Amino acid sequence: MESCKHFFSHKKLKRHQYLLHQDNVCKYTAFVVRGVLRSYTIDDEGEEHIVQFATEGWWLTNLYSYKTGRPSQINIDALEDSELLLLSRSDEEALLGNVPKLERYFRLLLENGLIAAEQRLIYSLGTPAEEKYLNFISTYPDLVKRLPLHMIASYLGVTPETLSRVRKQIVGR
Amino acid sequence: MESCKHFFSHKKLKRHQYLLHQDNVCKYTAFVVRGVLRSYTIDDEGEEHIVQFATEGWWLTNLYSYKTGRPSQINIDALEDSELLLLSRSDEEALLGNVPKLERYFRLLLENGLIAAEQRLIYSLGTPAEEKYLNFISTYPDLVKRLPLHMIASYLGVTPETLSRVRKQIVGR
DNA sequence: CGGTCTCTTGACGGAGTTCAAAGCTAGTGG
DNA sequence: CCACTAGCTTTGAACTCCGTCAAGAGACCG
Repeated sequence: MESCKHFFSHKKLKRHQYLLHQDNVCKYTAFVVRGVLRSYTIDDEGEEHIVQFATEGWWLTNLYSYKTGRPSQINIDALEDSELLLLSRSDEEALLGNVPKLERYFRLLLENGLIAAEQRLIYSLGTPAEEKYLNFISTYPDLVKRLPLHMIASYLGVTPETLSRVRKQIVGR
Repeated sequence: MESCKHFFSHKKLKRHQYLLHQDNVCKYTAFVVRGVLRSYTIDDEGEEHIVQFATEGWWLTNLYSYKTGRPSQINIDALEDSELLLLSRSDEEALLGNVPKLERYFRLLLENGLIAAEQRLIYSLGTPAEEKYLNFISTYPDLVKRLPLHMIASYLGVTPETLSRVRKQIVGR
């Protein structure tokens, strides 16, 4: 729908630039037109834990902060030069007021997000590293080529060293 | 709203009775009036993995199967004698048609579910067993008293033996 | 009572982490 | 266009947390 376009603001992000900094409020839901982003937390030991990746056609936000208006514990930055469409909460309301059919679309996004999160939980707990990695590359074959190894490791909850060894095992078969 | 009541069907479940069996389609979203339920999967080695608990005031379903009409990989059974309000998909549509304000309520449920799932992921990956347990008892203090140890262990993705030792550590401080 | 379910405790083994060092790769500036 | 640096990946060795296996102790119920 052309009529939707003016509800979004267009934004370009260079590699390593941030869309959201920890302790700030997440003002936008982002739709990725081009590039790759990630969201991640930093734990008490200073370790990064990647929560989510997003590429072309994906949506990304910190739902908690976006919906409650409270400070986010999450950072979002660009892993490649990226182009985004940003939707603020007021834009979102206006958009849904104008095009009620989108209610359904946004609900589907939520449902699929929840289903995916549950699926990922099941695959994370108690699954050996190799299986987690195999599951990752079969779920996101395109992402594997674009992401550095240590970021996939962070997403899977293993160390880069372990993932390096796992990968070595796999190609030798 | 009194007017909502007749959209739900009332169901009682004795301890160990099932609401949903693996390989069947999940027909209902359940609201727990009384009791405790759990949803769980069984992996290739025959091990149970608890995905979710639900007590008084919580909603429980297998969203994937419920929304798509496809067979579920998940089981749902009662851990105590329980009372439920069941909502089928057609009931849900009728209800939302009658009381459009509930759209918002159901969207909030989804949002909170997704936020909780993300939170849990962050706390699961790469976190030592003790921290996971401490986080669990501070998040669900009421549940801890009602659940057997080995089920909490299954939810956290550790063995009962490990959780037993963790608990011993904690009380000795 | 006896039987099943639950929790505890011990000994052992293995997958994964940590620490450290060295090899690669890509980007930058002279 | 090359040299250099910083970030990424690989590899090795020691250690640690957790899982596995096995046995025993309570607790609950018919």
